[in-house]
Amino acid sequence: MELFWLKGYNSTSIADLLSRTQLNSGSLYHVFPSKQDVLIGVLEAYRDGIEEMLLEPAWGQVEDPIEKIFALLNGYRTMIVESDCTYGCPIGSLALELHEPDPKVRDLLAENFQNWTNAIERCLDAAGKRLPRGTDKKALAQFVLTAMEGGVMQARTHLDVAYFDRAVTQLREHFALLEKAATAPA
Amino acid sequence: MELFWLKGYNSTSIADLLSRTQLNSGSLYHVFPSKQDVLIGVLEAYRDGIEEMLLEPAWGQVEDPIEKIFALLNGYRTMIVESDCTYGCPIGSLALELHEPDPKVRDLLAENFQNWTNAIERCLDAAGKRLPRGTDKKALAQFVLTAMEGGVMQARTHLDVAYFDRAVTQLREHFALLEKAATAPA
DNA sequence: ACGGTTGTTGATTGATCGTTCAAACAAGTG
DNA sequence: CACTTGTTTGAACGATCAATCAACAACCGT
Repeated sequence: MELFWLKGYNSTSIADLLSRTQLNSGSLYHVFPSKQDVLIGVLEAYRDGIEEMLLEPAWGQVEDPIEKIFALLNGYRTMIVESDCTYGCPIGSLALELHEPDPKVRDLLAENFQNWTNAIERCLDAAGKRLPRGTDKKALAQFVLTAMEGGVMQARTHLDVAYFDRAVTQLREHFALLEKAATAPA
Repeated sequence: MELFWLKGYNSTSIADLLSRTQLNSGSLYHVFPSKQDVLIGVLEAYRDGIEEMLLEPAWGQVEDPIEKIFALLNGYRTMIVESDCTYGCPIGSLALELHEPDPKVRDLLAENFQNWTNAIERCLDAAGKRLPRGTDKKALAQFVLTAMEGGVMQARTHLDVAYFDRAVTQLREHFALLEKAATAPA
């Protein structure tokens, strides 16, 4: 039921959902009081399923904490390619699409982002002394999300993964500089 | 006529446009064959007006090419604050909102991004030797856009400019590292 | 067998959307 | 003044949307 939000967004009609789910309008409205509650349900499922749905698949055998970050980004790359550059992070798309979101919806979007950056931050913590002392790991984790979302956006607009790849390359460069700065501090 | 796309997005109804512009449906359709052509008109105006509308206001007295970049980002910051974190780059919002855009529309979005990154790239060129030799300036310019769009997205989702500020801070850190690497090469 | 609860059905509703068009109007031209 | 040309008007249309609801089926304990 969650996957339908990937291809379409909030403007996917109820009728679309019905045909996809083989349901009738009445049944759907028996479970969800309104269309927005469907969205809330999906966002909650996303929030609670990030570990199994997103992180574990991407991190299969990767051990190095910093490589985990780029393995996750590579997972997005795969989705971009497989969707012919149509893919957009569902959370990011919704965040920009809904201009006056219900507080509950906005909170859920924020929670989804938070979970994501928290996962990155854990990687950064695990990287320990490879990063310079005093590094703001929370800010850096958010910066990774920033790079991902911006890269996805540009790749989709130009219909060219290379835009995403360049964003990742730049981020790698940033990490390389950080790691170098960590070894040669003063 | 262009400003209406800032507060609303593509899902602003024709009726909204009519009441805002004091026009009648007939008059509008006399000028624009369809709603999409209105969008195209706005995107073209954006594309052609980036210099006067965006760059010049932000760059008033700033001379330093790298500071120009951050002056531009600070312009976005102002808009975020003034709109109570409701602001979203119109191009970015549209890029993620339109899932199956008309080729013409998509091209215009891409052109708008291109103009923006080209302007940044000119700053990077002007920065000359302050950046390490061999720096991919095109990729770096796109990375600045990436940071901006991602920062805007997160600020809006969390309703907190601090998320944008942190993205900018991280980008500054990146530039600082690059400048340091430029002076101490081998 | 039966009343009660729960879940399902799909036609229907009213609102809103983008778009159209015949008629009215304005402005020139000879 | 008549006539042509171009613009404006706003009611109306069909499509589609989210949401409703009376009727109906399936299951339960008793």
